[in-house]
Amino acid sequence: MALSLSGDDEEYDSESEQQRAANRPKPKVGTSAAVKLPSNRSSSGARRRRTRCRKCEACVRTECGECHFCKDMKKFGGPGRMKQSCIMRQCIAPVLPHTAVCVVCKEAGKEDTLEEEEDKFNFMLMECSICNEIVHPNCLKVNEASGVVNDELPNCWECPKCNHAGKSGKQKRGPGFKYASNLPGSLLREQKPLKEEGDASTAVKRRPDREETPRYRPEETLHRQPPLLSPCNLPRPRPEDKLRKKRKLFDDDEEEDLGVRKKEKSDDPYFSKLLHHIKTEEEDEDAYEEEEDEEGRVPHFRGGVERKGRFGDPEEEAEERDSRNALLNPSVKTPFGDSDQSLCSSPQAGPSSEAGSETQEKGPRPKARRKRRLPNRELSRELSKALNQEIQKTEDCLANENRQPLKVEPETENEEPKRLFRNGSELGDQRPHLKNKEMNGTPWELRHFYPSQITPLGFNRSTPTNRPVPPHSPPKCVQMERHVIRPPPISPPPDRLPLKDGKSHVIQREVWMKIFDYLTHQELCVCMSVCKTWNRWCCDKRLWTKIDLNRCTSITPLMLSGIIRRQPVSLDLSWTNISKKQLSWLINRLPGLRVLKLSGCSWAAVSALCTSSCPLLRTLDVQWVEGLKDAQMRDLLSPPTDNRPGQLDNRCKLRNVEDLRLAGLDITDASLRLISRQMPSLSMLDLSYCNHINDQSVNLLTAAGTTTRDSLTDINLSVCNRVTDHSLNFFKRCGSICQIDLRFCKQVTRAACERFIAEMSVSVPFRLKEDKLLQKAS
DNA sequence: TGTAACGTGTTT
DNA sequence: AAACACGTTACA
Repeated sequence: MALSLSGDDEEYDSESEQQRAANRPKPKVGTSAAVKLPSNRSSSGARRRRTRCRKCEACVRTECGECHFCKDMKKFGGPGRMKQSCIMRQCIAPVLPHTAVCVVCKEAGKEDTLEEEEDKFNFMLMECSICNEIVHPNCLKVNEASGVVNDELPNCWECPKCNHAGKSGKQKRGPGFKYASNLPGSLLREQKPLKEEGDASTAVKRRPDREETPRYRPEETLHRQPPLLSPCNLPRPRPEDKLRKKRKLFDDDEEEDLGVRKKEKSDDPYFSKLLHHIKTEEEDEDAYEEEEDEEGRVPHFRGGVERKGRFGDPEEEAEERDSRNALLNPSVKTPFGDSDQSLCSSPQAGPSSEAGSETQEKGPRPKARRKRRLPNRELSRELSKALNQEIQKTEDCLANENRQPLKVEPETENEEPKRLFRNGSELGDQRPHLKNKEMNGTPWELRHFYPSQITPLGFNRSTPTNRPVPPHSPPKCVQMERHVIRPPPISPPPDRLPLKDGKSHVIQREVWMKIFDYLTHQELCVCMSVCKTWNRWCCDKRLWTKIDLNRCTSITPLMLSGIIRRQPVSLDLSWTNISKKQLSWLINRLPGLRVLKLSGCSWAAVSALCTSSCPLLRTLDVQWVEGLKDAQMRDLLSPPTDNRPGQLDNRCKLRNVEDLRLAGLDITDASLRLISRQMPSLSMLDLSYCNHINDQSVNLLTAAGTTTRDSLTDINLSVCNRVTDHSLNFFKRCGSICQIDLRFCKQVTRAACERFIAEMSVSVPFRLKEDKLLQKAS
């Protein structure tokens, strides 16, 4: 009997049966669920349940009160039948109960008493996912056999006995994965591992990856047309007509370019040279694979020969490339789990939908290895499909009533999101921009397209373009996807790069970091695949303060988790099809986010801000958000209405916003009133292209008693045709105003601007930087 | 002893 | 396959 927890199998079983008979309120046909033995009972142990780690982000969160399971809870007025944890509180690293003991020595885990990583591992409790035995690896003493650590679940492995016997079991994972695959609302569908395993035609050891970058086909849809910018950088009114255009978003060339592949990397003489002295072999192989492995929770050691073989197959390679586009996506890359990470019980679960079981290869290592997953073409495709479907469902379910109906073409066979870009050329060769980290501070696997970033007007305005349409499917209420991330390594990265000969590289980490700082995110991605040390170094959030997914056609769960792991200060999701759930999920996990750009997103998505708190947010860009009008602004700016635990803050959720970009919105003075009341720190306000904005609006913003009167430094009213010369008089009240953009305001005259300058010259010198663009001369 | 919720069987 | 259901574990 392998059970190492308190309790006994037989007792457990009989007691279960008895209790079931006694307790079950509604007898059902057949055996009762929880009482029945696990199906893998043939193995030596009965798996006992794990319990919350109580430390992970999910565990410390309060119940959302909104999810399916919360609604079931009695405390939220539900019947309490489902007895499931809140979706938002699914532990990402469930631990063995603390009553667990080693089946051999009957003692608990002793890793806390040990210093060395190896000792820690040998004396920590490990639960075999096959036989369910919980042992100290040191107590097993099965020589010549290696256990395979399951990186997804703390203290979980395939013990050497099972491993050696070639048994395969269910792939365990934390509950964080449970709903990633098989619960309502899942974005991630569990695949069929055994079937796949049976597919001898492909590398049977591959574990399907959770997803891949969707392959886009020529797709078309309708989009609202935001204003275009003419070649001379002058704004012109947004065409009202709908434009249809086909565009193959991922043509092969593009895809080719987008893929930063290991193969290319390893063939790169530069890297070969660079890495010559860097420790390679197993460690680097792991790092390399892990990195490819994306979340790499259960990386499977693979030899280079096999990998080469796989790459040798052109078709396979093409598919793999797709997967790798996602896998290599630095935003989703896992800092390589060093022993400290893999062996400790820190949360490691990540977004997953990978199939359950896999066989594993025998490697040279005597001790526990990590399993490696490789993308599986079919599964990836299926998964991609499932993902998109679920995103659609989520979107549909959560879409605000205000959402404008968007015409969507019939789904392709893959039901991938329909997107249209107005102008193919706009999406053309953007790669030259890649050198600019500021503008392109995004791994280019993340960005399928580079925005033109023309900013003819105002500060930092993103270029309006077509809105990617969220995938659409019949409305169906679903829950929040269970997309769990693995946090960055807990232990600090090594200070120096370990070399083959056991020594350390002469250059210190911080020096490397300075070098890395010069690299684009794309280049960082490449570096991350070099070795596990670089992988961790390059994941340093200092290198990822800005993540730009502007116009990224598909925000995938992998990207989301990658974003979380890098904890950017600035996140640009403009013109993406991000869903409300995704955005909500993100915001709740980016407590340090200061800049959030959502221009061109749907209100359905942006409404996530209504229920999520981002107290540090300083810049909010919601330009051209479809459906964002006064009512929505009110929702956005009003304090939380619920009084759920942890939601006791009655202040405006966006109270600290200093830079608010509202260009192209149909908002009126009602919104401005709210803004002037709720955003005391508002310094920069972009109201360009807001056709309802008029002199009275300016009056409101600059009225006595408003905070905006003194806080406003920059205001953009360009292309606000109702604004007249009279507004300039109002601006005279503003104590801090530095820039007033009235360009292309038909009713504003140059003469009035000059008059303003003349009158202000006594106190604050202004100048006309451009026609009707007033700027404080300093 | 009470509450939360894991894990799996049943139902839809 | 997803959703529902619930016995029983884990723990305060």
